[in-house]
Amino acid sequence: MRVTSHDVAAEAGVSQATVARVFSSPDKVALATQERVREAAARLGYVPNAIARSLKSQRTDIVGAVVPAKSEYWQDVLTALSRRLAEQGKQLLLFPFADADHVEEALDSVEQYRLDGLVLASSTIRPEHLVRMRRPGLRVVAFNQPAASGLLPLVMVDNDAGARDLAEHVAAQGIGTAAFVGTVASASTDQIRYRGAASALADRGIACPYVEAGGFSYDAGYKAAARILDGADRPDAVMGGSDEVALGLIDGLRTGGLDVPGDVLVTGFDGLPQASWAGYDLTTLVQPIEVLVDATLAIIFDDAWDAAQPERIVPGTLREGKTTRRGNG
Amino acid sequence: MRVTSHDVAAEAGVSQATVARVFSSPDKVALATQERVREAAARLGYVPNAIARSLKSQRTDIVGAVVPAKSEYWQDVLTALSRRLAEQGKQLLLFPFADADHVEEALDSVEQYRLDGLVLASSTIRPEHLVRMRRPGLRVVAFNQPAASGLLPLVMVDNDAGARDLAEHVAAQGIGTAAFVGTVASASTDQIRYRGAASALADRGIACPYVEAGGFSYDAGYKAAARILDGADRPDAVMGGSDEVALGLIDGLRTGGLDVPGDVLVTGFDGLPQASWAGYDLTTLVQPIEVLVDATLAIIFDDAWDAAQPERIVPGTLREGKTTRRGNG
DNA sequence: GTTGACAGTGCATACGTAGTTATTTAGAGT
DNA sequence: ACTCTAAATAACTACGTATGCACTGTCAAC
Repeated sequence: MRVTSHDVAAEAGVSQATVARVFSSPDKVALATQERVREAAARLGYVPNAIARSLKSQRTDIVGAVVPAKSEYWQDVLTALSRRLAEQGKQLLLFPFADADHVEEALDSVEQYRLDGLVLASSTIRPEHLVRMRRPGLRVVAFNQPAASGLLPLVMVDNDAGARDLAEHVAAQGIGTAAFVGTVASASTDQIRYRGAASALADRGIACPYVEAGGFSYDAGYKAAARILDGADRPDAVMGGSDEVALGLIDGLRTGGLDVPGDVLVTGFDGLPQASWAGYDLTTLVQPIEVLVDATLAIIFDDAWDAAQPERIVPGTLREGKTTRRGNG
Repeated sequence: MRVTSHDVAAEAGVSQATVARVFSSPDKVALATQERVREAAARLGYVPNAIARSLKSQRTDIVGAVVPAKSEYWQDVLTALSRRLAEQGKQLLLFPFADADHVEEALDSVEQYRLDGLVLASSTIRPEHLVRMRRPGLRVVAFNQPAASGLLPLVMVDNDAGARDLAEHVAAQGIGTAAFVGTVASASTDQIRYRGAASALADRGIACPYVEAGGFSYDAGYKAAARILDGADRPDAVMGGSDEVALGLIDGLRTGGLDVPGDVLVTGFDGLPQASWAGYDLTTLVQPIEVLVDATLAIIFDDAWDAAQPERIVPGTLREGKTTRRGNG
């Protein structure tokens, strides 16, 4: 029932090969012939079959992305990624996973499709999974995942410098004590961000204990706020390991009767749209998502792809919101 | 270089056909043979080629989704959709579009891939685009898109009943005046929600003018708040056309010096995670996304798919937050 | 007028699998 | 021992396209 290039060829009075060329390398076909073929195609409603093309050409024009199912941050990344890909006539195949346990299943699926490239996101993918993806013919790039360093090509924001910037900004507000509320302690981003912040604060004589929220979500942050409130000495500033956690923190602290930023300063990390919402106006480190995505695709589609493992570390930008603006100087 | 079923067949001492059967219909192969084939496959690192399978079987095991690139609501839908698909061993191919103008390009791409099904989301897809997607072999379902009624199989939340529920709830709080801040007036969901709310309020003698935010975003809502504040008579309640707009409204009203819910009640529509955040705690109509997604997939994978155009309208649930809870009864 | 270069096109084939048909094998019944 | 049936496997082909190779014709150069 389906219209194939053969049908079009018959209709236009040319060979199937010519029809194929019209749609894939038009410069090799005489203009008059092209015209005739396109007309015939339009008349029959012919649409090239991407599946067959992929089988023959060994290119799918599809890039896969393995990402956590629930996370505000990754949504923005996916949006940017898919837009860029669409501009190049490529598509995005999604492999979301709910738990870390399901990563494996997602990777199983990945292998079946002969993807042109694969973006491995989420800091919860374990190194053994990462290495497994290093197979000939598949171009994998780790995205914002410090743990992949040395194992895979890697693109990430400068977590260390970003955390330091935030810490220095907070310190400049004249605080005496601080705390860092991380997401999940085993996440490599978390560790780097904490170390960066703690080290910058230590340089100024400010101690910064680590508190684990136990998740990447708003809820985790909200609950962590209670632990801050219950603690013996309340910090003057709380640095969130991510924006989502920080937003939860803010609401948790406010629910506990504290004023943000009056009583406690709060910072985040990522630069989510929600962080800019007037209700929060969070001071955070904005990740240049477009730049990160472009760098990722540049690596994937680099003609000179090889075993070399480029690492692109891109600086973020400090966004100063009112959550670190003290009432009076 | 790549390992094919032929290689595995040679290694295991069977025919290629047997190898294929081991991976697609194992019940037709003797257990001992299966064992041998699987071992050979593992030894060689064989992974079935989904592209070739698709070409032969005329099934891709891929479902496409055409969605707006930027929208909090669709993120949740995509998450639910991809999870359900993954459970069935199927994948989700994403066709996001930035502007309504780019819908066409997305649809062009869709046609090339012989998808098992297609979910058309977004109320901004125009009817002519909808109809274009009705082609033999492609199972399209419109998702939350009233305008598709009669044109395509359709799954949506009961916008009318939901809007009425919200309106009645608000009216029960004893308000005198109200306003509805829609998203984009031409969106079919917007129209139905407004008519439902206005009609329910009219039954109780409450007028409800329509205000267009001009977008689906937080920003659109935030800006629309200014128009409410500038208006001659300030309404006692503002009903947002979506949660995202409602959240912007809340912050906009609060920035303008009003107390929510003290001075103005606010409602949303959708049931976003953010609506439950403590800082907002928005009264809204929660869409049963899992149910909607299940219904959508049920239609797509129904053995008895035909020209019949089933319509599934699923009721939502009123979530009562503090944005409609008056300080003192 | 011969040659060479080259654009344009057709022919044939291969990509890796699934399903159809044909063939072999094993098992059971008498 | 023989046939009959069912199960298991092999042989083969088609899915729809891209591309190397061969072929034709046009045109410029000498």
